[in-house]
Amino acid sequence: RMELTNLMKDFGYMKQTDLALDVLHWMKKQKGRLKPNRHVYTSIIGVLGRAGMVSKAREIFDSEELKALESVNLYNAMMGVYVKSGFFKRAWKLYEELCERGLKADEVTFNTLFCGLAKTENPVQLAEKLFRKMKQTGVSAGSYTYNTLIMLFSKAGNYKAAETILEEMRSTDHLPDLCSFNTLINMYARSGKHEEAVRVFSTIKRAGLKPDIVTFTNLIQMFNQAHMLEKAVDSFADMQESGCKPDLMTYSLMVHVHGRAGKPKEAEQALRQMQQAGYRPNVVTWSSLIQVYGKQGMLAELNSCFAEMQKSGCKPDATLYNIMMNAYGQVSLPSQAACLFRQMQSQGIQPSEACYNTMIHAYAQGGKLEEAQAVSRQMVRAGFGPD
RNA sequence: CAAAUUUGAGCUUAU
Repeated sequence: RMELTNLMKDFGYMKQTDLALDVLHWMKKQKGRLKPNRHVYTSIIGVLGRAGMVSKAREIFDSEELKALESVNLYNAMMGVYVKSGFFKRAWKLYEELCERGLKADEVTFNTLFCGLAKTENPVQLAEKLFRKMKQTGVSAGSYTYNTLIMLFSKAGNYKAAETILEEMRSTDHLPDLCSFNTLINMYARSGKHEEAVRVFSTIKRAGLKPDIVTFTNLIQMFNQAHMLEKAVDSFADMQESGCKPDLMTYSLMVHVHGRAGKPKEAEQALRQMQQAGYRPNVVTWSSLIQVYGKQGMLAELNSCFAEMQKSGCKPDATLYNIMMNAYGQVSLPSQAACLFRQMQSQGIQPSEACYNTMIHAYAQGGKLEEAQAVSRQMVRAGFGPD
């Protein structure tokens, strides 16, 4: 039965919910120990929730064989489904229902509610109230819950409340962990408080913990957004020195960072490093590099890069074509841009609104107003509003 | 652990 449960979950991760459901139905027809128990049901509800199949999950939750089961975990699972899909009210109703049935809400129940609250308008007051209630009913918070609360307060932009939770953690057996610190760093990063973010970063080491890829991508992203590009590069170096391996996203981000700094050589290096690390650049990575060449007017490099990308089996998309069209527009070669515009369509790639705008600009810049208007009409025909 | 928590990458427009 355990293996079948895992099989169901695997199907879920492979986005094969119908197969997962088949397993469940098969199990229902069996006798004895192969019959689904509450673990199986909580699993399948979780799987359906991840796939966004809320009503299917609810259908199972409401089914006859589960009616009689008095399981908080089933409630937790179903509440999790609602929370994931943004239906906090429904999750809350289930919470009330389980209380009425005399079941005892546990830490996961409260934690799930906090998660749901975090997505609502004014979570802070309610969260504090619920947190008090949780303690009153004798449920004590573990790191998981503390971290959820930090996340909630940080999403609400309430730095003080978030830091207060951190303080509370220090006074318990549940010392702040990497997740706590990462969440705080993200909070400060999002609001452009670099010094604060860096301060928390240094706290990590003092706590005897090792920053991980989440920590570093938070910092790199923050410096990138603040146009503090050298700092972003420094953080990337720190990351590698500390033995933390960048992944595809991190490398792609670095290509972009170097590009913004106007450094095509370094941008390419980032891509090469990525390949050496065993990652295959995807269309985003290539696009980032191609854009760098475009901005620098390095059209020869741009073209060879595009060729290399295609040779590697990576397919261009509308964004990439737009990047290249824009590159040609910038150097007053609208005819080249137009060539790419036709090429993308002949390959069955639908131009996005941005593509039309780029073409209009390319023509307008070269004084080719007739052509610009023609594109504008095409754009309207393609269903994009004029402006 | 059957359920719950943190970061993410590319395009147009004087951004």
